Amino acid sequence: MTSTSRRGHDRTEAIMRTMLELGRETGYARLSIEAVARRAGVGKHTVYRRWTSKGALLLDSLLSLHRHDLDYPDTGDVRADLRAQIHRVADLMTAPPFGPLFRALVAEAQHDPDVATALHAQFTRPQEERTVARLNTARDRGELSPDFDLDLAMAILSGPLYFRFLITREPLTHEYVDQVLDALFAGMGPR
Amino acid sequence: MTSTSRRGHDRTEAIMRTMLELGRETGYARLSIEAVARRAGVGKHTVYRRWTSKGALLLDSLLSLHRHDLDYPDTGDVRADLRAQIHRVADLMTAPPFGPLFRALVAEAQHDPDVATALHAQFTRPQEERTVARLNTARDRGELSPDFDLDLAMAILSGPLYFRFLITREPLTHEYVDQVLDALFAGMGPR
DNA sequence: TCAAGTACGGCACGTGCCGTGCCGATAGGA
DNA sequence: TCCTATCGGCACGGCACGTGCCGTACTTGA
Repeated sequence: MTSTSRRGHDRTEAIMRTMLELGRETGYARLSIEAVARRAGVGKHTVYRRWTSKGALLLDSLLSLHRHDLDYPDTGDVRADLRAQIHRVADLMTAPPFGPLFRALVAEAQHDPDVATALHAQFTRPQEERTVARLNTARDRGELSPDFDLDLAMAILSGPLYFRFLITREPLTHEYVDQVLDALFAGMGPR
Repeated sequence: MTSTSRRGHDRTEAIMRTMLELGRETGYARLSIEAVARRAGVGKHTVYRRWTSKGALLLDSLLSLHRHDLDYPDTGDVRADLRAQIHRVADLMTAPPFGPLFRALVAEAQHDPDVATALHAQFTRPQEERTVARLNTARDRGELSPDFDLDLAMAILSGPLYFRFLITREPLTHEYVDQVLDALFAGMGPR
């Protein structure tokens, strides 16, 4: 009927669902493809036929979680829009199962170039582009300094978030996000 | 003679050296403790007796590389001192074998709490503290806004660096570091 | 509707590494 | 010199890898 058969689609869904389940229970590091296949009641080939690595399966399972769009609001106030958007991202990265799963995926990407490429293309870059686009709109309206590099602004917003998430492992509070935003807009030089 | 015997010390050194060698050749992901022991001409117990995990060995081997201190200069100009210091860190993170090894270690820390704790205690936190201490000195001298949170400033300096290093994987150029510094000091608001 | 083709679950295989136990050899300190 | 901790070497059971094969179930198109 559909381009991919009903049965095939069901298998794909079942495997990704099992991946998420088992991830929560066992911990995302100690997962084996073998265990996922066993739990899902599926042959190992059925997994290997669809994904080339554990990381690829991890990424797809992750993406299947947040089908709700992460498009920016545009209320006319950049700062408020950025704030609302980054709060949403911080909440997403905090809450299980997304948080721990995402952490594991970033780790996986560090030693698997294919996963790194896919993660960047399907998650990180779109997010970056939405941020830069919203900033661009704001600059056109005169809300921002005209000579400020918007890619850099994006990095200054994202960087400290990832830094907390991956390095210091402190909670990604709204307060922290607000501090970063304030600093970015206010600057640090002497008054 | 010493608290740890001569022989023991030699073994420790040999294992860490082999870890670094094999890391460069084989890739830091595909390393096995078994292979390290074999190459080093050492029994597996001799490794396991010293380190509880591959990540712990990775960390120690890494730390043995940069015994040169990373203390900040203090020329009286914070901005210049930060610039010089972060350039050094960026260079360190870029060049093999430190760069790829460090990447692998951060990945390891994402799913091994012990490694995460040790990495933070022995590498990340000291680096943070040195930065904050240097900023603190500068603030006392009136070089910085008195109400700016220095931990936040540190995060805004480190975050974008890690973001590039781990997420976008673009090169950590001096130019990029300078941009971040400029932005932090100048701010982004309309003129 | 039915034949051809494909995807499937189950099973087994060889390989590599894990972490541990046991051995006899070795070397350093009392 | 002797005593003891550490050593290298070897072997083990266990697990997961990725692949092959077999017989079955489903899908598709003539």
